Amino acid sequence: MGDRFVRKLRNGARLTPEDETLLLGLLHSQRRIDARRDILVEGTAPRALTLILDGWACGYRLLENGKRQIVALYLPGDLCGPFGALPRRQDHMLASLNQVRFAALPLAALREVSQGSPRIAEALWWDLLMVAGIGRERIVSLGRRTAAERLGHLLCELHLRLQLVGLADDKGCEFPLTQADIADALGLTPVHVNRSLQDLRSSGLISLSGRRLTLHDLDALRCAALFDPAYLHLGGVERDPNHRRSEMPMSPSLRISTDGR
Amino acid sequence: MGDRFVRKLRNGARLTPEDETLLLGLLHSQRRIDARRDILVEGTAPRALTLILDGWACGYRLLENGKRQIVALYLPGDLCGPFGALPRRQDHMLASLNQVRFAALPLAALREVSQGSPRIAEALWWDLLMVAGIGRERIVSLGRRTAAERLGHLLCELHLRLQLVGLADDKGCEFPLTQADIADALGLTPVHVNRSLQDLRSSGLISLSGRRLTLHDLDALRCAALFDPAYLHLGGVERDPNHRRSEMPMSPSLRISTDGR
DNA sequence: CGGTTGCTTGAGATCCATCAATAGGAGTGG
DNA sequence: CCACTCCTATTGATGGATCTCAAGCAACCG
Repeated sequence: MGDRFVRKLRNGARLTPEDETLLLGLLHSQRRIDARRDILVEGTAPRALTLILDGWACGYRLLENGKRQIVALYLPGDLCGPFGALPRRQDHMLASLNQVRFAALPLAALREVSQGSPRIAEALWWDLLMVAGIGRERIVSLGRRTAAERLGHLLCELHLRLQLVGLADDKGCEFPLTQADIADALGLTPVHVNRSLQDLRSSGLISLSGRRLTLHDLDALRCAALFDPAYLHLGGVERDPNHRRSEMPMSPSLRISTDGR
Repeated sequence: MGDRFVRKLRNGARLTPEDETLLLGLLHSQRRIDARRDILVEGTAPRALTLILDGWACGYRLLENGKRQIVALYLPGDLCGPFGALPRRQDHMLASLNQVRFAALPLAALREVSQGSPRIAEALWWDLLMVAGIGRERIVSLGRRTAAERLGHLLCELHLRLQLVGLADDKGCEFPLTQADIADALGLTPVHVNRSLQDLRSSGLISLSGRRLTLHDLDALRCAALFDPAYLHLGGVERDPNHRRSEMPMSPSLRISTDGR
């Protein structure tokens, strides 16, 4: 079944078995880290790219006034930064949320495989487009959505991203974030996250308890949260030359490769 | 004087004259467009990368509830999207704010020059790091800064970015945004932007009228706005000792102010 | 057990949105 | 040059969404 990273990249280009072997070959140096530890520290120079293999991580910034803002959530298969460059100075913190297994990819190695295969390059660029879209959508949420909408939107997004790597089914998914984490991701207070969560619960849309998220009515939740998955750039790659696709407009029942193919 | 794009990229890598010639060669197909027109429409497939040569543009999204959120501001020299990929479906609108001159860069051409020169590739990746940093910082602003801080932060950022391309001096810069634009960029209402602007004015920090921004006390403004330019990844490239730079170097106040160093 | 962490609830305060009205400037056409 | 209109900036009054402070509770864990 390959790993989460490869699995996700299959949505961005039609990788050959050789491509996948090349990608898997990058994952030599793996590390494991406990929950709630910093992986990269702001101000230092990272020596390699971080690829999350298992567990959840986040990028965050601490303000001088003591507030914290989570700027990105990283799930298994996610690359914590653009694949073609290492900053000389990390401009935000990277931290584990639960126990995380990650790989440190040397920039040169990644560059090599991407130059060696146009399909890998295409897939990596597709991933970067998706990450950029996620960032824009976060800006939209923070700027123009109510607390409940932001919350619903985040849940929809995480659920869908987890589906891409086989970590969610139609019912729901694991959900290791605390309400304080959610608050820092959505620019709210934990108290208000709690109340918004109760709104969603009492509307019968979700259950969230004990690190497990259940979505009772995905379409209704997406509608309530103004969630339109178009920004994730899915549904673009033909899986099989003779698999015919009706030009799918992205909204309701998006069809993604959640199967192991 | 070269063009704004090349000028900005010199901050990311030590480009040779040949590199700069290659980059300038990309700017063949130029277009001009009036103020407040859409350049790229959400849902369509762009055929080339858009590079702003003159004027200001923005990326925005319209929500189903009628609200608008500006997700990015593009200044002269800015590439409106990552340099290595074209989305099959544009996920946000791109529009001019004032009269804009822009170039349509074929993806293949850009790819070619970046593969032909490691310095160009390095500069383009640096630019992408900067754009990503800008996006993260916007998230921080929207999530955890007050209206006045957001506003001050935006003004500091735009002023600094304009300085990179020679369009601002220590005093200030042209500023074509309306208060409604600012509101859509910062997740506020025009009314509240107006009031926050008056706070900054009455504190003696800025003047803003008639499409012109004046910064009376940059350090005080940066302090009030919690502005730390580290996220722009500047100040990294050593000058080529032989290459006499005719243009204005960074002003003293522009030196990265964070960790003493 | 006691301490810690995360969740929940209540009451009151604050920031910002909303609604509404006025005023100034820029363009336009007569 | 004036009347007109549109757009932008401004101001006031009110309301609402979210924050802050504070306390209680449950689960977990050494």
